[in-house]
Amino acid sequence: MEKGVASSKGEGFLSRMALNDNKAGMEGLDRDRINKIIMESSKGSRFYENELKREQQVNQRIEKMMLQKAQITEQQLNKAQAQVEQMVVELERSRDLSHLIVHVDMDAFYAAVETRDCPELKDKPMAVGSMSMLSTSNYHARKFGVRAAMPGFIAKKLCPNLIIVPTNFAKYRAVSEEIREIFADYDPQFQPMSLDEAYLDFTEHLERRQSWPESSRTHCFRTSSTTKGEDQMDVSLEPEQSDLSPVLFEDSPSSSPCSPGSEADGASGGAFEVFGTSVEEAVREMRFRIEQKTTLTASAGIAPNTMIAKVCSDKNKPNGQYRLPSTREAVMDFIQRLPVRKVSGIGKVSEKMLNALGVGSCSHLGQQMALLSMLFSETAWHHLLEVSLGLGSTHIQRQEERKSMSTERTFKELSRVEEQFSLCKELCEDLAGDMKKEGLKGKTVTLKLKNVNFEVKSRALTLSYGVSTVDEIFAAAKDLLKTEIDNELPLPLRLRLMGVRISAFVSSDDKKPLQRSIISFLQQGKADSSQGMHQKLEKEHLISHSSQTVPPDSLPSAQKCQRQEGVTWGRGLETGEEPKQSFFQRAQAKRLRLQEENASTQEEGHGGNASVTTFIGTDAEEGVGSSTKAHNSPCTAADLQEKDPVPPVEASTSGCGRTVSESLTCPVCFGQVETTDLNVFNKHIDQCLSGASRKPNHYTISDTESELDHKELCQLTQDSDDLTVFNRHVDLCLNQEVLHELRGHTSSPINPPSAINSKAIDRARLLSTQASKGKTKRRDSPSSPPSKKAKGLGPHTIDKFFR
DNA sequence: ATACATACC
DNA sequence: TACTGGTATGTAT
Repeated sequence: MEKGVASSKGEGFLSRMALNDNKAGMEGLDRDRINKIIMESSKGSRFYENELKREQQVNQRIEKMMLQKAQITEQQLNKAQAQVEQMVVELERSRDLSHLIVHVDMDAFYAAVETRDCPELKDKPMAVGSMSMLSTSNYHARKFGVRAAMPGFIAKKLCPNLIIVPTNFAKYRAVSEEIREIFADYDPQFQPMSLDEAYLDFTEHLERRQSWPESSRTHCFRTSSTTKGEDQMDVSLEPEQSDLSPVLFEDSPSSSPCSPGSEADGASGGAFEVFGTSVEEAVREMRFRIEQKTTLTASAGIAPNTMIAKVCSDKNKPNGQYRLPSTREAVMDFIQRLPVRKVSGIGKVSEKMLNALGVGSCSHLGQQMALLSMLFSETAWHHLLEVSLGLGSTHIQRQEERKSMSTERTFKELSRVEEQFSLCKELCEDLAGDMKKEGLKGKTVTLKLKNVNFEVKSRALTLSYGVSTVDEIFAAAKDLLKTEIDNELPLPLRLRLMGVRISAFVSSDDKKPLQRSIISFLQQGKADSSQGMHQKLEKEHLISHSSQTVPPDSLPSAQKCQRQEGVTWGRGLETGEEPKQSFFQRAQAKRLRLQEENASTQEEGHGGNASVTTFIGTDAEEGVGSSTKAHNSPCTAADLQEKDPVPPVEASTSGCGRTVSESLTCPVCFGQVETTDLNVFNKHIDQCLSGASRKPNHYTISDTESELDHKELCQLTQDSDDLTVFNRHVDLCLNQEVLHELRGHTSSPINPPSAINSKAIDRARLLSTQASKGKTKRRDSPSSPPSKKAKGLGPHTIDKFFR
């Protein structure tokens, strides 16, 4: 039976489950004993069975790959080799050693924070998380094999004295902000990867640093207090000049000089320390300041690109740093011995596949490139090639726009339909709340399900318009859920996790003026006098898009750089970060201020991002495995079923994709439609559109009394002395595509009113075309050639070469 | 576009 | 008492 792929590593058991001693703090421990315990704790569980299954899938992939490999001819290989070599030449040409990239990483972050705040823990093995899952562990615990992403109950078996402290994200976030303030002093554009980690480009700082007087490179030891520190923030507010002026933390003499950095160098009892002008010194200074400010230590890697810097920061892990000189020799030499698994982007599976091909280190990578280029996808082998040459991103860029937002929850088995629906609703509520915070709308709703056997499934639905409200999201999600439930009948879905995600955001680019205008237009309450209405229309007329008239939350204004400073979990040691809110704005705002030449001492809440500072809230809602209890949501299955007999997704949603007050303004007849039911509203619009010119007169609008005369309104509009107002009206009547959007793609063709000049029609057409083609995806600018993207080795690519 | 897998923190 | 949550990306269909 099964054999073959056992490969070099071939332990009998799951490589998926075995201890990952890849990282710092794990050297020289009893691997076998630990693995035995891990296995014994897991064997027979549903989780284990699923892991087994997945491992076999991977093995099959590998076997397939080996088959492909066996069929490769010498000739093909030679050809591939030539191609690779050509590529190498190009990549070499693009090699850029001129940047000093730094990767900073706090040591056992969460654990360190908890220990700082509870010194009792100092000498004990401890971890942060819960019995179900750990985010990180301290170095003491690591000696027992306790590590991040390990369930607490197994950790307890490995280390019975282990103390497990619950996570407190609010605290980590606060500390994170503190260190980010320091980061910003060295690179205002730094890129945070999580609460405790960031990439910085030190190049510019170093140039400036050369001319700095010693006083600017002098930093004091703190006295002792742990909890202060919020006071001297202002230092970093100063631009240029005093920018990094010696942060004389406390002028009071230190009565108890807290232990100086363990970095041997001249850090003894003095009240301050002078740092040199080299990168090493600058980075050491940064780490020093971090420690002084937070009592926590960080490690750093210095290298010509991010890929290597990342590896380097791990090299002297607790409280250390490592610099790789910016020469090709140093880089190549460093790379040679590097195990592929150390490279960010190469995980368990990729490692295993590479190992199966005899590739364990990056030197092998280089030697086998021709082969790899035939067995892996283009993106995958390109990435591998770059890795093998020691290439990586050489310029740090700020956070890009987010691409999705999701919420998921794990719980004890949930099999009852009503509970499943109400849970779904809850998730949608959460998600809608998050979407609102960032003013986002997305077109694709994805439902994620994991059954009690850990099998994961996702079902998606893409709408023709962006959604963001609970009702809209839930309309789609419950539909997806219902389908899955029905599919499984008569058996119930036995769920252990459910999640809802929104993606395919409608970007600000996509929101064409016309659409925006309509949206804002639709939102005007009937309070608007027609006078005011005209003014508004005037203001936002087509070309001029005064966003002023658009309700703030309809624009994805603060869309960037928010949230998503991921959590740290998993492969790394410390890991885990907080999902929900964006706590990053303040730092961001500050960074922006820093960059502004004319640092006018404005007050806080100004300019772009600053205003977002308001939210937050949340006290860690219990990360892991919390919600095992029943949900008292008011939403019952019966509710759900009854609520809308109409096709659920299109029902109760609309193009303007948001909850509207109580009355909507018809874009055709300008009448107020007093309803929140968008179906009703849509119907009204349909009527206006199809019958407008023929049967003028009275439209009984929806459920309430409101009646309006279309002709009258048109007249009113025409009477306006502003022609654009009239044009606008015509446009609205004509713009089929936009209205189509608005109605959620159920519209029927429009009969354009007869008496309309053709120019107007053309213009309307043009506009609608523009509106719909705004979908240009802007991929990354092809700037720095070795981009950090393109990770992951697709296995199946194998097929593509031979078939 | 959808589904699934891999990866990172 | 039993193995997370959030995001991005790649691959296949």
